[in-house]
Amino acid sequence: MDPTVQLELSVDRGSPVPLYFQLSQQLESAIEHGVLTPGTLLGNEIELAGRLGLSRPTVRQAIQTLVDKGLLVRRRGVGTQVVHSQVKRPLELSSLYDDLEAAGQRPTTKVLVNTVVAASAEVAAALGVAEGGEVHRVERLRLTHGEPMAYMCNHLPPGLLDLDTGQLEATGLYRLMRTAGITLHSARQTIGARAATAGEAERLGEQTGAPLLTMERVTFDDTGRAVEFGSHTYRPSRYSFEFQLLVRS
Amino acid sequence: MDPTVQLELSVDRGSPVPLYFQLSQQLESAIEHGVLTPGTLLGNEIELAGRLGLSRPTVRQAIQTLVDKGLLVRRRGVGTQVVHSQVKRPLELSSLYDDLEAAGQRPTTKVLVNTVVAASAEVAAALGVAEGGEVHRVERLRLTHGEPMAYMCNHLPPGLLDLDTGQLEATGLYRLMRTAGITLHSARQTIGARAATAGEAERLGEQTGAPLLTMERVTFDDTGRAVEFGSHTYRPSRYSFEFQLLVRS
DNA sequence: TAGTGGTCTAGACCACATC
DNA sequence: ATGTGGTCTAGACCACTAA
Repeated sequence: MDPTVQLELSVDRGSPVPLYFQLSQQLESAIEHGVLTPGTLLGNEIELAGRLGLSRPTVRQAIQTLVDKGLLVRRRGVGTQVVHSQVKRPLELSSLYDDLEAAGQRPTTKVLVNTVVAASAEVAAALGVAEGGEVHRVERLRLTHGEPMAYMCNHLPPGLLDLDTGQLEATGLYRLMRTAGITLHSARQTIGARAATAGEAERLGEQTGAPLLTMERVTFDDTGRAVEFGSHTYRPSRYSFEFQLLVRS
Repeated sequence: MDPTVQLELSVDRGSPVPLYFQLSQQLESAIEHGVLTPGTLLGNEIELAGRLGLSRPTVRQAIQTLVDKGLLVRRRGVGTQVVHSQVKRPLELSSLYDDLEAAGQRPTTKVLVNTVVAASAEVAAALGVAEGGEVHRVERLRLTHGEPMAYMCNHLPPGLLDLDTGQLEATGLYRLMRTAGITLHSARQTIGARAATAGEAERLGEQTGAPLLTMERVTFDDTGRAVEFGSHTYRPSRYSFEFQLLVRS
């Protein structure tokens, strides 16, 4: 029970890919493909290092990344073993567009508004710009199978990005930002619910007063600048937030 | 601009606390108390190691934990600097009770049901037990300032925990599990919205058809066992999910 | 060119779990 | 008593950034 498994592992020292990363990729793939089944012991680090011709710290670094992802558990005096549960993906700063595309939903986007406006107090506070200063405003409707699924209103600080309507319809805002060289770092997010106003109901094809799922998000880049403030509403019959959490230890 | 700061740091080699942890704690505290202001460069690792009498890997380990928490950013060729944005807390597997208590809300809990039932198909699938097998069922109402805020229905596998009604009302379910020696590891969570049924509306003091925020969660311990399946409804006027996300890099 | 973080090595001793 | 992971050292070379 819980046997140690001899796995075919190898590293390419000629590759520019870090050795620890090569190893962690191979282990992750083995876990994902069921070669390493839940409960399997990985074998001790020293032996693994010797077998691969690596040093122990390098092997530890590889294992640690998978522990951080929740795929492995280490126990002192016991060993390292594959976690039993079905880990899918830890929560990440996700793009609705990418999520839908990954789910095979073929999302389409209709840009309703793409303009520059004066920042309201709320927007100014979120983005850290002066109230009344210029900000980009984008309103979009996201549809799947021709049916509206989400209404998204985003504000961006000026001069950050060239917001082309065509590109906005062809891909997601996050991908556009990444392409523009913006390194996304973190986001503060609030998820709630409320009854649809008449305007919201009409946009989404719901009845006035129908329950809507709401999300507000401020996204920061790695210098700490606020790069986006989003205020979205979703039809709860068509969308819910689903994710995996890891206990921070 | 962005000056390197000389910080008073020291480690106690007699302490059982790991050196890298002592260092990361001191840095985190300095950041939190504003001694290290956003944008500050930390000074190179070699020099820092020398100043503290530590090796470079140890210093790197300390810094890395703060990078993982999103407090620091490393740039090759540039240095390590304090992130600008107001990081509050990364999303964690949180307990509603603890969240409310931390917010000074003085939550109270009313246990409506605490019994053993036969597992429905949905519960059986979530917990990985046989359909029709025995499971614990707990229904609770969470109130703040005497007003209902959430209705929580939880199912637990048998024999895991002694569910004392008094303890359930005095604290949260998660704290009870931790106290019982269960190591929480991860959870799969879905957040959505729907209109309140007549029963839900009455329990929460809302109108039938009013929007409710819903959350379903399956929690796993570190051996991969499902230890809890929760199905909760919240009054959106009184509760929303708020959290910080980090981009996984 | 100089300085930074990124990666890697080959050891060492310790704490903890299991037998 | 043995074996595991946890921590730590004192170096090394490389890749990238900025001046």
